[in-house]
Amino acid sequence: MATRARRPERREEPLSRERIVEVAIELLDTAGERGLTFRALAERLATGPGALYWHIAGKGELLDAATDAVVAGTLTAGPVDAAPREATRALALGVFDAVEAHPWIGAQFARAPWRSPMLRVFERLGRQVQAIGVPEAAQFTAVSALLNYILGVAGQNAANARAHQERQPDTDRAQFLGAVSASWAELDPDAYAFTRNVAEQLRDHDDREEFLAGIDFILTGIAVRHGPTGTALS
Amino acid sequence: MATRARRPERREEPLSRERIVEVAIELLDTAGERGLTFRALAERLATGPGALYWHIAGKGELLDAATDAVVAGTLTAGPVDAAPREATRALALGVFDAVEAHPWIGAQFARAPWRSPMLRVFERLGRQVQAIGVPEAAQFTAVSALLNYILGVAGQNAANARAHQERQPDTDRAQFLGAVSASWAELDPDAYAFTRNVAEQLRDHDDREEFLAGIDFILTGIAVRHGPTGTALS
DNA sequence: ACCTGAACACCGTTCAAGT
DNA sequence: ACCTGAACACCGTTCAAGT
Repeated sequence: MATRARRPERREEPLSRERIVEVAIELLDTAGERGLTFRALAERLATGPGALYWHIAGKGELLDAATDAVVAGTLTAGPVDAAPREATRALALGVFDAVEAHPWIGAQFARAPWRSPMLRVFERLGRQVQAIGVPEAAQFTAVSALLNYILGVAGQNAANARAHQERQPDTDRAQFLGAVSASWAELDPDAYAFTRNVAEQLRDHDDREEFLAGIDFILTGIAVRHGPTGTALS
Repeated sequence: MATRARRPERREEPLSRERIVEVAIELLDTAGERGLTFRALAERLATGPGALYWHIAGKGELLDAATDAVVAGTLTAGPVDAAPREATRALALGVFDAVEAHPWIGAQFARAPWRSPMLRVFERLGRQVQAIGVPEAAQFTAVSALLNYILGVAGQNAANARAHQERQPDTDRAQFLGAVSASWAELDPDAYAFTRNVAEQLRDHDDREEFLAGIDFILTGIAVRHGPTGTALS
């Protein structure tokens, strides 16, 4: 029941692919994935839905372009001369933070295979893995592991953000986690003994730290299997 | 342009939640996520769309129930008395194979947070992590890393299956990978030096082995950080 | 070349009416 | 209690007609 009170401002600049993508991102950020429709987009751009198709092939391409714009924007930053392990962490955190700021890119990321936004991250990760000294034959495997993990977390965070938004929009994050934690504590003690046991850890956990711990597990595993000796615990 | 020639068979058994979910799974497997509509479902069940709402709250619940039925079915199998590391690999492979057989659960998995299907996997992973000897305070982190990685691969495989199905349905997997690999080889040499470099590795890689390698990285990382001494390379 | 907006072919969901 | 199917409120997309 969101109010539709936003009036179509008079258009001073001409319609363009860039402008459409820009407004699409605004719409996705404020109204969520379900809020992005060609009609809403057209209204904000003071035109009809058909006009958009002159610049963009369809909704899929629009989502791709919006995701790519956000991801490209976040990957420009980052420490340039850090040690490869630190640089990998920074890179991964950049994606993590982008998903937190724009939950919809998490879902889109997980949905589109080998498309432009993902390739950007793949390339950056690859350079760090090379710098770590992973032999060439194992580089694809190492980068895939890192990327798949990052995508998994991204998708999960997006899903959580959506659930939080749709089901308990007036609670804060701590309350939301508390509710999930409480529901775990009520699970069947035989079938879900472990889950009940860690319900408290869920309540107190820090998403970012948890995410980085996973990155460290993978980097450590890569180092043990493929790195120069002595780097496993670095 | 799929033919709709399937006639509604006379219904001998009464409508039930189980029957609806069963037909929904058939529809998802044969026609993909876009093929699951309440109208198509009602036609196959020889009724009207409204009837389904007596048994299922809506489309979200239907997708949840379908995913849960498939996941629950695959988790029953698996070696009972294997070493924890082997059991974890078997468990992970079970999810991997389920996603390969039913690509749509990959997307659904990644979309639904902390719902029943995911909790089943979480619990199973948790028991293995306990058996490995990870201290209690680190168990949630360890299981989260494994689960997020599995979800990432699942989502990615689902996305790839959909892209393969929608864009080159008459090519086999090797041809599809070859096409992606070839497109990588044409990327800008400066911006995508690494990606170009591993294009050949993409062409020849084995999804299952790649997946297991990632599981091993994480398990190794967990062992190095939290396991009893000497288990890192086991 | 670019825009307009009505129209088309769908959706998920509801609900009065039936049995 | 359970089913029916027309109707409602939307979608993405197309396209004849305009400028």
